[in-house]
Amino acid sequence: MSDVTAPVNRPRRRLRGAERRSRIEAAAVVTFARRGYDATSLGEVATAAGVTRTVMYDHFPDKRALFLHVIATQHELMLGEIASGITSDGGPRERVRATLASYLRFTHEHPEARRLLLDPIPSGDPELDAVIRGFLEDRSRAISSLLATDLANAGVDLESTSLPVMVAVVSGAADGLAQWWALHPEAPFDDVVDAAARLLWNGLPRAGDP
Amino acid sequence: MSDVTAPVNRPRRRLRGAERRSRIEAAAVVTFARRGYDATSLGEVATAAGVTRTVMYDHFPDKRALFLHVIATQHELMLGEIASGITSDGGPRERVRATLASYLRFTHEHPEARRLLLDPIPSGDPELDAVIRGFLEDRSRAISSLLATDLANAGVDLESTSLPVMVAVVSGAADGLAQWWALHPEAPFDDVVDAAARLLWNGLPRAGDP
DNA sequence: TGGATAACCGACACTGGTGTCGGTTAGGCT
DNA sequence: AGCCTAACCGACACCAGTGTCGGTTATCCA
Repeated sequence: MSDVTAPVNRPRRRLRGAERRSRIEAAAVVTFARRGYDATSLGEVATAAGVTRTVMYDHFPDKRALFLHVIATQHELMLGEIASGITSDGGPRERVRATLASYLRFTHEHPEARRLLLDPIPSGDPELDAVIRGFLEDRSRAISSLLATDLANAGVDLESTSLPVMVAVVSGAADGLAQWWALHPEAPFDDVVDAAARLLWNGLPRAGDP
Repeated sequence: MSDVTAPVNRPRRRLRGAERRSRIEAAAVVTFARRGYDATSLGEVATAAGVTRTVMYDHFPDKRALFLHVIATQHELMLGEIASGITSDGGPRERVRATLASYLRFTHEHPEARRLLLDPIPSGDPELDAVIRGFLEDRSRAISSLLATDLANAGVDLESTSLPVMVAVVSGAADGLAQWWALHPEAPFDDVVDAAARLLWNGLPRAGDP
């Protein structure tokens, strides 16, 4: 018998707590993202993590706690990424393009984060839903701050309803784009970003072109 | 005792099949929309419809069939509404605004339809997911046709990736706006639509204003 | 008025999920 | 070498949901 290195099949190596825990988290991210909170069973997550179901309870008190931990982690990730686009150099136009590109790249590399955070959770658990909504507001605030300064420079009244409307439109647009690209990954990244950024910056092309 | 008109509480009137069936459908629409497919039990729907759970099976073979029926109905509704905006009179700018307004008004009056059709269903059932994706493509096609003619007039090459990208951006923008308005219904309809339409048509406001 | 149809429901068997408890044993530490 | 922490798991009790079957009875209609 070989109990060498590879934890290939039966002779499963025992891992240290932290390592096992992080594998559980990783499995949870993809499993929750695929099937949603309610439809995901801890059994699925456990098998995906290469472990028995009860081991889950040695690391997390229950399903809810695991889920909360997972989405919080993913939220930090996403927010950081958006912020990096926002704080990039260049004029307003470049910053908008950079943020769009950041978001697109991020959702490409972390499709699970998008699903978990953007697809409304039909969880029925009020606290859980509140947390998710809080995350959404965090992101809106980030985008809002991206737009606010430039809009002020453009002479737009920030007190009017237009600021939140623009935030909603722009972030909806970015996410719609991300969802489309997830289904059509063959489209070249730069083309996609360019076309979208141009649309957001110049508006829809009209008869008196450019 | 009064068994007059109102089926208020206990003395529950027996209804004809079609009537009962449509009440079940109505209850199913709101219940599925609130909690999603997996998390919704037929028991919930039944109580919402004022009926015992087993009655459901006298009208629909199973949960899946009920759900499929419900989303198909809602899809027809939504598609019709979008189309009515698209085929409205006026120049391209007016048509874009009208479509936006149609969508916003529709999601306001039928928030369940939005949830059911736009929020990705984590159902794990392949056929079911395929149906939903089909609906999404239907809507994309509709928006595509709205844009295609006007873009052609504007001299845009319809074969490039920009058309689908624009469709994704525009529909994402519309839905992002709808979601925002659902959370902030105090904002006046016309202001919201105006701001969004202006953004889509003129792009983000820049320093050299209008 | 008296069927006959079908709307309605209670009870059941079954499945699949959750969280707990107690026991086993790998592997770091002295 | 041997201890002891904690990583790991099997088995259990429990609950919630699904779909079925057979019986009851309101209501239409001849």
